[in-house]
Amino acid sequence: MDTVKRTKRFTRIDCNTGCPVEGALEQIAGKWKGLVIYHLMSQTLRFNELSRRVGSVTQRSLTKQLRELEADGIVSRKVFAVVPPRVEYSLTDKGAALAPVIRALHAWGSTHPRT
Amino acid sequence: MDTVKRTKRFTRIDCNTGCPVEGALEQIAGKWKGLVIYHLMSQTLRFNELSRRVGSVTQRSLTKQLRELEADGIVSRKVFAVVPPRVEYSLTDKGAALAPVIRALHAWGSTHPRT
DNA sequence: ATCCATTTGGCCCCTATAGGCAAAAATGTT
DNA sequence: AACATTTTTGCCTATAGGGGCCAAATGGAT
Repeated sequence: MDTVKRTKRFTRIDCNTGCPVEGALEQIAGKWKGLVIYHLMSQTLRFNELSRRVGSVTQRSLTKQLRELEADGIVSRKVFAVVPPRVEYSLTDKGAALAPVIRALHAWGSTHPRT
Repeated sequence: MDTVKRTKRFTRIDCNTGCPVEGALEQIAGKWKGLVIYHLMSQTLRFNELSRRVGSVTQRSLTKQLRELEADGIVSRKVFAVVPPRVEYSLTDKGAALAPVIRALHAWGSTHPRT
């Protein structure tokens, strides 16, 4: 039934069950996650700094995206017990490891815009 | 207001307006698109072959995903005027150019599974 | 005549995701 | 006492994406 005859024109990637490509996409496919990760690649940022850079995102939505990224271990959230509150977001090692992905995505996106 | 002081720990990528990274993600972030692109990277496939490989996807949904990929110029659809119908899907040049992205995604996804 | 195989489309529903709006908390400043 | 600052949350609504189910089209096989 699943007797697959694979040609090998591209690097062989095992992707049969629980595909790592799918898993990766699920983690970074939020509407603003790309931008967030990109901005955090250059530097640690506070909530409002991030908000200003990303631009048209609602604080509500940004918070959600950050929570998800945090839950997936991509960004780390450091809270300082001061008033007014100071919360710094940065990439974890796992998040920083996304740099090649973001770069590949960027290279492709630049040369192949959406129509 | 936007006087940003950028450190340069990573390759500089301009991502300020209409980020290419975002654009790229929007095009490949469907639930099954990763798998579809992956499978088409190795070879041209007919609808049912694709369906069997992807596994648990509904024909309905697979059709939708393929239509979107086609609309974005990532896959090409070749129909043969025979009965029963024969439709072959393959990657366009634009789609084939995604290989580095898929590989980066795969590399990251393999070493950094979701929890 | 009937059934099978292959691919797609239509209609409706369900859930996930995003956005709007405003409050809450804590404290130094005026 | 009243206010500004920074971040997060609650509640509600709008929109998008994915899935179920079934029909259509067509010629060869039974």
